[in-house]
Amino acid sequence: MTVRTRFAPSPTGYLHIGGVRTALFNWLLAKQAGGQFILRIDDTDSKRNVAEALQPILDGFTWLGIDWDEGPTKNGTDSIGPHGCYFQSQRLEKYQSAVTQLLESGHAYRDFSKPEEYSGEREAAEKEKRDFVYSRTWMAETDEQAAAFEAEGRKSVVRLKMPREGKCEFHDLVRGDVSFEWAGQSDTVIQRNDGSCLYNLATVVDDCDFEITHVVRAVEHLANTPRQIFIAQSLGFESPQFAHLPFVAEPGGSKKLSKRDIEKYLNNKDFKRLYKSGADIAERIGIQGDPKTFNPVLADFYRDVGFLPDAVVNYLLLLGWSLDDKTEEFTREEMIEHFSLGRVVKGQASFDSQKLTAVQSNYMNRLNLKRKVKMCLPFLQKAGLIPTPIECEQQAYLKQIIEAADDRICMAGDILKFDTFFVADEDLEFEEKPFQKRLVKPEQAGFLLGEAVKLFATVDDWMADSLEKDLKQFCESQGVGIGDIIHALRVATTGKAAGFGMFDTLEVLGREKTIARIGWALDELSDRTNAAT
RNA sequence: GGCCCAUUCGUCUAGUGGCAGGACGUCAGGUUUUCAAUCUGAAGACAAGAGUUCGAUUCUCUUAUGGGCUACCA
Repeated sequence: MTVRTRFAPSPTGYLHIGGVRTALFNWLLAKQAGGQFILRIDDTDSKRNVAEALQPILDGFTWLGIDWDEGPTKNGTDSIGPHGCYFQSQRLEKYQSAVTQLLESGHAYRDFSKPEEYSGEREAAEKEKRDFVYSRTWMAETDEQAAAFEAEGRKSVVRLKMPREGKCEFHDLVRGDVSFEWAGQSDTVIQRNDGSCLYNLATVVDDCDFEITHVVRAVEHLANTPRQIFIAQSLGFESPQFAHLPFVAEPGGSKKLSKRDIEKYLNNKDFKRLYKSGADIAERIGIQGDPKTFNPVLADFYRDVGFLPDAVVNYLLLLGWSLDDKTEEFTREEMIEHFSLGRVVKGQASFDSQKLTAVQSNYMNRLNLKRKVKMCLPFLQKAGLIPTPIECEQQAYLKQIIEAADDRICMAGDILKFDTFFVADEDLEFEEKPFQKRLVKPEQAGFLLGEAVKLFATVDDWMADSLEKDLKQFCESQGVGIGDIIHALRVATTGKAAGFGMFDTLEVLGREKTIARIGWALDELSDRTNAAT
């Protein structure tokens, strides 16, 4: 049997990180078995522009390397695959004929209750603390009954006529044997008065039609499973195997991670930090950083700030699944080889941005220089710090910077922290506090920098190693510690208090820029001291 | 309210009828020109109660807590 799994997003305009994990598990299961992973678009309820709202989702999966064998085309305007159309909105006849079949076989009925009548019964049951079972007072099973209700001006929906005896038992690939009393299952509406069909019906019809063998989805659907099994049985379909995954919980909490509560998550220190570093990058490259549309709950966020898709996927794999007591890192091939539903945990797993960042950092550090450069370059170009296309000379310069920055670049957008290397010497801005602390306050800073310029002008070899030697010698001759000059030098040449190694910095900048920048810094310094006196 | 599900360090997890292991994070110390990084070390968990048992984190029951469904949402 070919394994066929599916993920069924609604076109909402964004790809939720919890959804990505569900899709990933489906994808892994299919890949492992040499089967197919299908994308089905649940757009029955959609009033918005589907193509537009679908695109970010398709782009997200494409970026993550979670490819689908059947489903919409990459631009979302058409379908590709042997089952025709993978958009629910265009499969309405299929649902209609299923409804007709269920009505004819007596597994569903037309219900003429008014909404308040139905909910009245439910509330009464709740008040009496008993299980709610619909009285079926307004059920019409014959045309005469229906006509009589219609004469009263009532409108009908189609409800499932659920069994009221026995149990629904099924085996869940994650949770083991599960059982529900049939009597506890309400007569779910499957078709509205306007003819549109509802989720429970549509999903069963589609899963059968697309020959889905494994339905892997979040646990909130566990309680829907009995009615879906009932629909499948009534229609004469074989039910797929079910696997219900624990949901991804909010940072530091146990509630389901939701896009809506983003404001609340921003109270979480770690989540906020990740958002903040992302938003800083976004601002520099002209992306709207509004937390409503740009935040770490959405897959886009990670692409936009320069995460590696492999890192995101690796982190998500470990959220609710593990291979053993040690293995943390998996290539795609290893994931596909080792994944199993049996090792999915049952409890919810909360989203931890620190761990995700740590995984990303490891992946980034292992990247070779060439790939790092390739990842970082677009950020500098979008920020207007490097022209497109890049000149050869600048390519080499960038390479040097990234090499010197070493593991200080966690996400590719972090390269913007080193923007100081890309501005013209005369435009270099000195951060106020460090300038005060390292240049204004220490009395000899100006003098030492002036002497250093003389030194720099004459050294033979402009390489980090020899610069270090030269500068240490210089300090000795001046009778000062290296710390006395290095801080001032850093602020003078980069404008900032922190950066990568001082001698690497000098080497990267080169003699000319180093001397020029110190010159500008000394100018600034004397301006201030003059103003003060 | 009813039904169903879950619960191991702060977080993600491993594991077993007999010493609870790893990762991220945290803390302390070393190294260091800043920031990182790195090295060494430390702290840190079986939700509670009862039962079965020589022995229970592990099996059973009860409670608590969290969550889901109970929609003319998906």
